[in-house]
Amino acid sequence: MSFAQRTHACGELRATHAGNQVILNGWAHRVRDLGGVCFVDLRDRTGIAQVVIDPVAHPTYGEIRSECSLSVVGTVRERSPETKNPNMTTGDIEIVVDQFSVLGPAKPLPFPVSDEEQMSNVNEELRVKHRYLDLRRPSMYRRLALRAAAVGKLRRYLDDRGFIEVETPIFTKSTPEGARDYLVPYRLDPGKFYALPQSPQQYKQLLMVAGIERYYQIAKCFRDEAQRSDRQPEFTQLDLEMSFVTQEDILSLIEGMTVSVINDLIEEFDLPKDKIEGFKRLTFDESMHLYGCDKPDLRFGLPLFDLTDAVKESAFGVFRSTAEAGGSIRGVRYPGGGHLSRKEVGQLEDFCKEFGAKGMASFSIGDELGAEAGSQADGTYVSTHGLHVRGSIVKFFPPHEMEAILDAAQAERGDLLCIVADVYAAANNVLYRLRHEIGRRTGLADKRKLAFCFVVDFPLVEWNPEANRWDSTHHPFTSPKTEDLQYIESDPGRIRADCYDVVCNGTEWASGSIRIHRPDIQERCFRLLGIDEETIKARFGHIIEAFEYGAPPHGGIAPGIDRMIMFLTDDENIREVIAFPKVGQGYDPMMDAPSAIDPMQWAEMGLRLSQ
RNA sequence: GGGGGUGUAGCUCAGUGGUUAGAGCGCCGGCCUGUCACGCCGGAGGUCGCGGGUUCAAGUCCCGUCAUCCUCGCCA
Repeated sequence: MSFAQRTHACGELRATHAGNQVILNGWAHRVRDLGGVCFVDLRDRTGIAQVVIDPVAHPTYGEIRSECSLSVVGTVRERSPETKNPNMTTGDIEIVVDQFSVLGPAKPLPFPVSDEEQMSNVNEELRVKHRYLDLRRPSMYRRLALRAAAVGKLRRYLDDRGFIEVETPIFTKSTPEGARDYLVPYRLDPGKFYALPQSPQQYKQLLMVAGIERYYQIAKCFRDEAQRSDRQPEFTQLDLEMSFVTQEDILSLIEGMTVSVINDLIEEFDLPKDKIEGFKRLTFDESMHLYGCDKPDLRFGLPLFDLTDAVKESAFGVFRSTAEAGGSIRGVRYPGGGHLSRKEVGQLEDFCKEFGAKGMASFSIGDELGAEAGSQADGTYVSTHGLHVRGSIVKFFPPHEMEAILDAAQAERGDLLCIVADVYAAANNVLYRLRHEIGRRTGLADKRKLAFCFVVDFPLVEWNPEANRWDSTHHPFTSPKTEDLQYIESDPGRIRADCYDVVCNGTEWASGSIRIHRPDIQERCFRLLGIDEETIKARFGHIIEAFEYGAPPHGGIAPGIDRMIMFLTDDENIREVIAFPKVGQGYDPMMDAPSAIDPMQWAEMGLRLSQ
C-alpha cells in the first residue's frame, strides 16, 4: 500500500516554512468543524500542527475522526496576527489542505486521549488495557523518550569507561532465598523448573571469575512478591560488576555516572529539577541514629533527637519505664506544627500508630516569647530562651528536664515536638515515617531537589527471631569487613559488611556490595547463616567451585532504572514509566496474561492441578 | 496474609430506602467561515461489578464475592 509519506514533522513547522508544500503524517488530535471551515490538530510524536480544510473543496472531510491516522498534503501558511496561537509551538502557522487521506479510521475511543487533564483521572486498568492508546499521549511519549535517553546515557557512560554489556540468561536456576521465584516448567524432564532471575547476581560474579573485569547490563529482574505503587513483577536494573576494586571505586563510579546522567537529562528534557552534585555519605548507624532508617530523605534536615538520657528519671511514667527497660525516647521536630489543633495532633498520633507506635507525646511551642522563665500556673512552661511550651504532659517535667528536652530537640518557636518511646528500632521506624510525612506536609521535601546519598557499612547479618537464625542483610555473597571478621563466631551482629545503598529522596535506589571471593570466607559466612553443606552444594556449588579457580576481588551495584525515571518525572506509580506494565496482582489486561493453557500443553509439560 | 478506599452511560462523576436513575465530556444527527477545551439545537446510550439477604419497596441497608487503587507485613 502506498500513501503520501511525510516530508516534515508536525512539531517542526514554523513561519519560515510559509509557502512550502509539505506532507504530514500523524493522528487527528482534535477536530473543530465550524461548518464553513474545519480545523484539525494533527499530532505526531514531535508535536501538533493545525490543519485547515475547506469543506466545499473536500466534501469527505467528515471521515476525519478523533485519533484516526492521516496523511495530509498541504501548504504552510503564516496565520494572520489575530489568529496566531501563542500556546502552541507551531501556533504561528497552519497547513492549508490540498489533499488528505485517512490511513486508519478510528472507532470512538475508550478514554479521552487528547485531554491530558481528564486522562489523569481515568481508571488505571482501562489505561493499561488500551495501553497503545494511552501511550499516544505526548506526556507518555515523553516518559518513554526520557527513559530511552537515560538508558542510552548510562550505556555510553559505562562503555566509555571500559565496561562491556553482557546478556545473561532469563531461564535460570531457582535459588530460594529472598523473594519468591517465577518458575518455568521444563518439558523434557517433568517436575523440573527453570526460575526467572530475581537479579543476575550469580552470573555477574561468574563473569568476574571469567575475567570480564567490567560488566554491566540493562537487566530485567523478576520477583513474585506483593505489588506496590513502586514495584512491578518484572522491573529493570542497571546491573554492574567490577573486578580488582574496592568499595570506594564503585561508589565514585556510581556517583560520577549518576551526576553526569541525571544532570544531562535535566538539561535535555528541561525537567523542573535542580542539578545535582556529589553525594552525601552516611554510615548505616549514623543514618539510623539521625533519621531512623537506612533510606533517609536528605532534602531537608530535621534529624531525630534522643531524649533517653534527659528523661530517664522523669516523673512521666511512659518515658521512665521505657528508659528503664532499655528502650529509647526519641522525637522529631515539626516546624509550624505548634499551630495544630488538638484534633490534628491526634491525627498525627494515629499516623504513628499505623506504624506500630503505642502512642505519641508532643509539646507545642508557641509563636510568642514568654516573659518569665519557669513552670507557669496554667501548666505551661517558659524556657530560659523564652520558648512557651504547651502540652498535656508538660506538668510532668521539672525545669531542668524541660530545658534538656528543648535543647536536645533544638526546639524553635512554632514547633511541635513529636516524641515516641519504644525500643530503639521501633521508635525509629515510627519516627522516620513521621519525619518524611512532616517533610511532605511542610513542603520541606522540595520537589525540585534530588538528594542522593550513600548509606554504607550495613551490618552483615541481622537476627531473625521467627526463624531463630542470622539472615543476610544484603545477600550471602556480601563480604564482611576484614577488621570485623573476628566477630563471626562470637558476635555476628557486630560485623559490618562492605555493603552500600544509594538513596534518593527517601527511596532506596541502588544496592551493592563487595563480594566474598575466597572460598574459606564464603564457607564461614554460609555456616553463620545456617546453610548446611548439602544446601550449599545444591544451590551454590557452581559458584563456590568457580571461586576455587582464581577469583578476583570484585564487587558491584544495581540501580533501578524504573525508579530513576520516577525521580525525574515525579511519578508516584511505577506503571507510568513502563511501556506495558501489569496491574493488580501481576495481571496484564491488554494481553490477558497470565491465561489458561491448552490441555495439550499441560500434558506436554507433565503437569496437572493438584485440586 | 491484614487494613482502608473505589466500583452507576464510552470516560469522569452526582444520586435522603420511595415516580421513568441524572450531569459534564464523548458519540450520533442538524446548524455554523477563524476555531484552537469552538459554539448552538436535538438525539441515542444503563446487567447501578457479581451473588444472596432484609423490606410493601434496594443504586441506596446487611452478608458474601470479584476487580481495582492505596497501605501494613513481605520484597536475600
